Amino acid sequence: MIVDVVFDLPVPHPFSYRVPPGLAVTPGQRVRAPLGSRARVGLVVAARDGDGETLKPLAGAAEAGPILSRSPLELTRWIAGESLSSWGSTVAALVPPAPRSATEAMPAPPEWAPGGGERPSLLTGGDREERLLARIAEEAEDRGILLVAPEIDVAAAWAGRLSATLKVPVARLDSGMADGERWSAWMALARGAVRIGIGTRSALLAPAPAPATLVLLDENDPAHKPPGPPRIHSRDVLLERARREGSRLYLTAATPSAESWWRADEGRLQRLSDGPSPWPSVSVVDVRGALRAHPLSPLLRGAMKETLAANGRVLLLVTRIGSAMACNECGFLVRCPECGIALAFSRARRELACRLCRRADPAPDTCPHCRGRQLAPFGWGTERVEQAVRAEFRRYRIVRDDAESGRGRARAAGDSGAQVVVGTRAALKAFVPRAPSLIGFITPDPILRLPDFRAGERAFSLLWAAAEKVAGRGRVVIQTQHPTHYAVRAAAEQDLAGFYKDELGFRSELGYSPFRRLCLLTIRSRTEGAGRRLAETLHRELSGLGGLTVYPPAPLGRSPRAARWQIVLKGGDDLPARLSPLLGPSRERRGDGRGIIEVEMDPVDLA
DNA sequence: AGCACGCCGACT
DNA sequence: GTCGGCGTGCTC
Repeated sequence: MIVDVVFDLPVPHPFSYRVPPGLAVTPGQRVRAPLGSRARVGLVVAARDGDGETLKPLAGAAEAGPILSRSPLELTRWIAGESLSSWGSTVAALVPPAPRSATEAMPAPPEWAPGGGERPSLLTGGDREERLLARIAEEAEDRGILLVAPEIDVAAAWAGRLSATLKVPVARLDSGMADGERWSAWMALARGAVRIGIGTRSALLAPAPAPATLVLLDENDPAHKPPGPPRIHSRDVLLERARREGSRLYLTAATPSAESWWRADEGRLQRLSDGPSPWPSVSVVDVRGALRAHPLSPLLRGAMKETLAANGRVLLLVTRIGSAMACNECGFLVRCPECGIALAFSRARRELACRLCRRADPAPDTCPHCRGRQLAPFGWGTERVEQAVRAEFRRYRIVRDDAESGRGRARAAGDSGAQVVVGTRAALKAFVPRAPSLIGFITPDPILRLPDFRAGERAFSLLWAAAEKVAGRGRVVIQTQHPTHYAVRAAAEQDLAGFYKDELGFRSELGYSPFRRLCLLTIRSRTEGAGRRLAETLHRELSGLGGLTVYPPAPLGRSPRAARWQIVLKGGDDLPARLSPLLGPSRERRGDGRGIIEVEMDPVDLA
């Protein structure tokens, strides 16, 4: 007997081994096998007859039986192909870590029954979570439930909520749990001993007792496509799983992805929304030509005074953590000499740092361009806003809550003693006991100006979330230089459909997702010349494929140790299949222009 | 990804 | 003359 085994390595093919006498393994089972200098854990993907004299023998089984049945194993192959990631790395990311010892008995993983699929649903609206909870409560009577959350915190919160409401055990599968517990939780689901499972990305393939209901929480959250292989959004995995498994699927979102909204328009998703929920008063302040010297417009300042006088809390949202530094005399903006992007100024450390290459230099006193002394922070970062607000609202307790100040401490927003919180996006989620009754956007413009086709969706999502946060109690003030932007207008007017009409019009016109698929190739190479040669060769080969839009290679600037080039590709639904001969598992050895090619299918973040 | 070979600079 | 830099290629 010979088996093919895949490993958590960026290699495109499986490895074959001889199965020693007395060892019984099947596809879907994890094994220990010698590879290179030591034994590693891999997954058997195929078994066939043959003595395999020339092959090395397996070292043993890593588990008593298969962790994946045939159908999810096939799904992992589909995922690998669709994301152009290696099969072994894909599997490794989607099953719990193997246990130390292989002795514990394992239930046979359930096989999926094909067909009988239902149309997946898109759950939106202000009380979507309550409606989801009600459905789960009802369906848990006779269905297995699997929830996938964007982050561990969200998974933990839902686990608590579900077990409190339903009074049944909930299996947690995310990495917030110890490895052994994750494995046991998976097995408890496979055995049917527990009927509700919840986790993050690593729970996507977890067995759910049939018939199953799958749930993707906050389907528009970019965290559903975290770093590392496989480069695919959890939404795409669950849609495919539901189709193959014949299970029910709910996608929830306050502001769905444009992709999901469009699927619903096409009738491939069923919309489960209800009437409009309460909405706050949203003021849009045109700050064109203003706001250079002070972050607060008269309207926002007035709203703050009223709110504070009424004993309410204020959240001022800043959409970037740092400021850049610019010269007030000649207008020079200090940029990274290597990467060309604006350097971020940290007042506390008195230094300028580059986001891309991580270099950090002491902040200069004089303008590098005109030698003038008017070099000053540019743009409103949390530090500058906090300082300006503190000077004006001396009587109140003001705290800053951003990635820097929050590290290692309790989140400031949770501190209900603070009357004004100056924070970034994450602060929105953190308010629990005493929510703000005024949310002021210093300006969401940096998001709207992101060099990313999802900028509008990002901004809309944030503005909408803020409005939901204070709905029925308070108000929102948005200071912007783009007061007529459709994302701003739609959030102010609670016009979900209106936003997607404009957004999908724009996406369609410029050929973006969901109308065309995007792929980002990053070429890294030690030397400038080799990188350019590889990028040019690749560009020529890709252009030769035909039917794709291939943009010319663009230099990305240097990261600390390598020249980087980027090629942007556009194609149809079959883009991964078209690219696979060149970039996928069966790619041929490329002889010229050495370098490393990173493949990012359907990027969620272009910046 | 690790790890082992393999060809060019500064040292006992 | 060697030690060792990491560039290149392989792992069943």
